[in-house]
Amino acid sequence: MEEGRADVRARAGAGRAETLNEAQQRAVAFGTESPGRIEAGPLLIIAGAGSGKTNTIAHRVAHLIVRGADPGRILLLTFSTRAADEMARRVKRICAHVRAEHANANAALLQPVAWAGTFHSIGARLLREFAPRIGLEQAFTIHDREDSADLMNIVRHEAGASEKGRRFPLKATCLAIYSSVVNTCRSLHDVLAADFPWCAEWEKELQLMFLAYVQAKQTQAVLDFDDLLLYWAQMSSERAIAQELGERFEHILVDEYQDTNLLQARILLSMKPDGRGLAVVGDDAQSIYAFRGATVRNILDFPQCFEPPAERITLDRNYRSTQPILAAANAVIALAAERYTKDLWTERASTQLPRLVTVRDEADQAGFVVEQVLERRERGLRLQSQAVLFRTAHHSARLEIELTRRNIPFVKFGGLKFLEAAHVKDVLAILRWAQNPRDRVSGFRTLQLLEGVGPKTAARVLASVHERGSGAMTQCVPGLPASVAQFLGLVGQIESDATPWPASFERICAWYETQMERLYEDSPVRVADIQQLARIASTVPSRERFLTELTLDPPEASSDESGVPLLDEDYLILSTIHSAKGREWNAVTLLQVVDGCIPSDLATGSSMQIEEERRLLYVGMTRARDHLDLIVPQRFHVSGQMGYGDRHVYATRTRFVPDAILHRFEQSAWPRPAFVAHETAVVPAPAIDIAARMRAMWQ
DNA sequence: CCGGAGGTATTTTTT
DNA sequence: ATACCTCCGG
Repeated sequence: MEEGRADVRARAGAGRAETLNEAQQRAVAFGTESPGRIEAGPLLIIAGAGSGKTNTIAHRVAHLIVRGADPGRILLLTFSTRAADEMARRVKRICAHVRAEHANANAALLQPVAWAGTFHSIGARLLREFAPRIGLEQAFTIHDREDSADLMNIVRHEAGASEKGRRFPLKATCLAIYSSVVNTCRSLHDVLAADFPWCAEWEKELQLMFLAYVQAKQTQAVLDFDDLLLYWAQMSSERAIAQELGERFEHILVDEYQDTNLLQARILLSMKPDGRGLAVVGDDAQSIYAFRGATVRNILDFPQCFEPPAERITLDRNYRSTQPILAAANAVIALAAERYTKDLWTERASTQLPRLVTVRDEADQAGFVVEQVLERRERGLRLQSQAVLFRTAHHSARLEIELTRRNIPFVKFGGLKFLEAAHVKDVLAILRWAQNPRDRVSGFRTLQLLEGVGPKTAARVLASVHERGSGAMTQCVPGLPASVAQFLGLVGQIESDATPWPASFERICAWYETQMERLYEDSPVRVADIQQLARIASTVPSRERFLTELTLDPPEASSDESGVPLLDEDYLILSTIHSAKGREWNAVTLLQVVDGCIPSDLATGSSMQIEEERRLLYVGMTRARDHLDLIVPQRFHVSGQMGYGDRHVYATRTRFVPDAILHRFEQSAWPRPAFVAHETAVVPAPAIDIAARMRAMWQ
């Protein structure tokens, strides 16, 4: 979608297998060589940045279908829902193409790949199906990270942990520890010692609290993100179920394997113990999710998990970047402590080196970026084929202000999410409570929306509802104001499905909108979000699917952010490097390429963390096709948002670009030294850019 | 028992 | 600046 014109042309021909290079073709055809039967042993594809990975997987899937595989029995596991959709779309297109060429082609070519998604979403789907067989409530609710933290907090207080004299870890920290234990399959003791040494003194209390947390989830029929993997792993450690799943999914393909964790690897191995039909794709140099429990060992050790070892195919030809950009990126990753498995090469020659631009501060950084972006647009590069990437969401704060001031539309990926906005969480809490009255986090939040209801009353009502069992909402809890009883009636009606979907959600929104003025000062912007949510709801077939999909694949941005453009408008991409994974743009600018930002000074504790930061820079650089700028502000504000105090630190170029590889970059300063000599020559942009508006009339 | 005032610690990336 | 916590006045 963000591609420029050159790319569209490249893709247009990509529907045919003969445009694939030799390694790609081997990856596509592996195990299908003998006529009639597909005999695919385990396969590892090491696919470097820009090596046509997505295209290769899509072709492999299509090829399997052409060779007779059932599209309904192919499992495609990706890192994000967006990637899954993209992959399924491409498979469909290739299949349609093949069918058009061969009149007698397989009818299965018209069927979509039914099982494509993230580990978490596929896990949720399988668990709903298998729920009756594993003693799981089928209508379980899925808690996102924040809900889980809230539940953890309830447990934390009930355990009395917060009352002890010394400071107990915060709810988010508790959840992070718990999550790390689950995802990395380590003991609590090891996790504390390795990653949370300052919490080690609380091991006993944490252990007890985690037990209480698990029990709370179970009595409330609630699963958190980790449970989606954990239950799946537990379920498939039962031989019968594992076998059933292994047979159901004739072929399993896993994308971004370098960012999977041990639990995910176990799931795969239990379903495909001998590796037949299993293909994983990834790039060890792009592993950037260790903080979430991912381990690069998964991909490095994959071949040895099987006997005979998995076949390994390396895609090291890069089709994306120019040679100088690739040379610079290779130079950065070559300095990694661990040797990587490949060096990328390209035939895309260019004389333009990536630029390393020194600016004075964040204001100049923003000024420079705006100038360059507009200049490139003048030369015909749409805003959508340009991206500005950064380590953490707030690094772009100053730039966002500048873009808004200059009327340049942009969309930001990463950072504050739609679902994190308080008002969105409110309406969803109501809906979830109606769906599952045992869900205490949702109930607790919902009840406190009512005027005059605080923690105590909310707890009392919850206890009463829990006591009476299902259908209790419509019965009156004694001693409550009429407005509360009336509200419970509304929720009860929705619970019992007396009001069908999606009208039920509209009723919730209508009620909530009457409360918003009291709850929020800036209610008008928030009302718009609620209406957007209602629109989304009307396109989803059921309450359950709405809630599941929203939790596992939240919309990117909240509409109260400035400059959310209309769909047909051109806009600049702002993104964290993490969210830029798998994407590419014609021009890429990396902000704050200084020590303290990349590597983040919060991530310099261990060499493992530093290495991950290095790979992060590598990932950022390899997003670029033709233009790459690295910005080095000489000073930047220290933690916290802009405009708060004027504390700043003097920064130095990131350690990942040492003198030895400087020759891979073109160095410059901005503004030009002549201007710096006369401070006054730096003209601030006018607050209102009339000229831009005049132009905008015609754009 | 609710809700507002005031004090304090905070660290980043996300399914 | 924000989130979270405690204290105190209705």
